Amino acid sequence: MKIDPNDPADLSAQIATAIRDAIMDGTLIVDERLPSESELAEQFSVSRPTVREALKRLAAQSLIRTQRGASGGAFVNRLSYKDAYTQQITTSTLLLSMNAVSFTTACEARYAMERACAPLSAARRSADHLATMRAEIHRQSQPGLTDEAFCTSDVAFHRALVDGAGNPILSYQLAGAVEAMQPLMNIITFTARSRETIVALHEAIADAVEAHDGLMACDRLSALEAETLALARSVFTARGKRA
Amino acid sequence: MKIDPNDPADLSAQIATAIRDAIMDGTLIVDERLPSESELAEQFSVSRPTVREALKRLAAQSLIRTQRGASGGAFVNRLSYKDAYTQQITTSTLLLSMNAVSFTTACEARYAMERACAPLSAARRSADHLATMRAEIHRQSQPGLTDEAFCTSDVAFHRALVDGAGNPILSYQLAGAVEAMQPLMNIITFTARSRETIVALHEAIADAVEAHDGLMACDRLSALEAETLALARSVFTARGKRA
DNA sequence: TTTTTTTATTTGTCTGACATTTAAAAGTCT
DNA sequence: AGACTTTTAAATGTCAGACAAATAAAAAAA
Repeated sequence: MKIDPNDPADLSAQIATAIRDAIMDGTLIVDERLPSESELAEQFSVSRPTVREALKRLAAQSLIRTQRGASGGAFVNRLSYKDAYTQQITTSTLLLSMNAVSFTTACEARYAMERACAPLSAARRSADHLATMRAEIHRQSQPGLTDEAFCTSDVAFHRALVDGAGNPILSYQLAGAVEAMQPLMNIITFTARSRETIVALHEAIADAVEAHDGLMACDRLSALEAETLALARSVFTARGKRA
Repeated sequence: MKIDPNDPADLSAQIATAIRDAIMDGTLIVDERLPSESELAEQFSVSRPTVREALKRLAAQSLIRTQRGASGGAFVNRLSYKDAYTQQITTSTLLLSMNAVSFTTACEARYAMERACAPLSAARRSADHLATMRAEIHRQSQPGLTDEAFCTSDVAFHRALVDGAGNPILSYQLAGAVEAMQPLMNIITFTARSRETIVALHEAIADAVEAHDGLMACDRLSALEAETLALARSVFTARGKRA
């Protein structure tokens, strides 16, 4: 397939890169079987453990799947939306948690992208999506809800809004922006008063989407963004931290 | 650290998951050193190669980095924007290429997200970003340019537009949407006439951004989206394929 | 023909060893 | 004492060979 220079550094990484490139440029097709580990070892002139480490790297990115037994082996994996979602969320979450991203910046990015979805969602949303949004609003009105459960429902509400656009690529992209925010949101304690405001805005958004009014949905998302920011600011200043 | 059940399936995956969870929930801090491979092997009651396979999985996601020599080992890695970009682009590209996503859907998602950036970029763009946009427009006007080089410049132009918003989270998210489209765009042959139209729209967008007019930038992005779609449709129908 | 058994192939794992890198400790010289 | 050199120990990177477990295909038996 490809050859590695005898640079003595990280053979398994080089092999993984070679195979990844072959997958990405179409040399290796979905569901195609890779040579067995022994054969790969021979081709690349390395040992089997080295090949295995390379394959595990690819498996970690869902690029291949392996199957034991006769006529088993490693197969090029079709990257499913579900796998892509998962990776997207993991990466986004770590990026936010490890890089001192301000709440303001993360919030801005998230609502900007949601506003990108809103007009499409208002135009196309199914009754199903609307029902989900209403159901989550109802849940958020329950008095006994913990902050964490409130945030989870919030995520579900926004997911429904985004999915209403009926564009799986948008849903995939937004998954990272919306879900990765949850740990940050969980830090905030939602008072009864602030919940009331947020739920009211959620209702306003759902109304706009129901009425197929994309512009109004955008406006109300902006209002929700402002509300969220103000809330975060008050919480952070109360604790003496920066937003 | 954590324990694996004696389910005899994929020990290395279980170990990788255990360590990944420890990183994501904060048990393991950035730059913290993991126990040595031998120690991990003992802790999890597996052999060193199995531990190594687990570590390679994590390394593939840039969650850890390894260093040889005395006081070397595996360290929790701070996920840099660069690494996150790369992963985002890889995942997005594969998702598009492996799942028969229509050009229409991908295009819609990309331009929707770019419109999300446009108002912010119009408000905040630096002279630098504007200069990059103008430079790429100039490059795109060169007659001898190959289709591929034209597409590359197109990506650079849109990257500058997105980066102008000054929000690294948005830039990271958009990287996937914009760059992953390139292989799809490369399929299209740009005639002299179509290039002229696109470059004119790029200029119009740059003008709007220079004038700090976000709404106009959005409108012109929409026009560019319509143009791109029309162009793709004509190319695909000429070849008897669906868009 | 159908069912069962065997067999071969392939991944998953283990053991043990050696090579290479690297920082710190030990030693040596001025 | 201080600066330089050498040694040493610890860690990852790699290799070789082996066995276990799963699995599908081939062979055998009913």
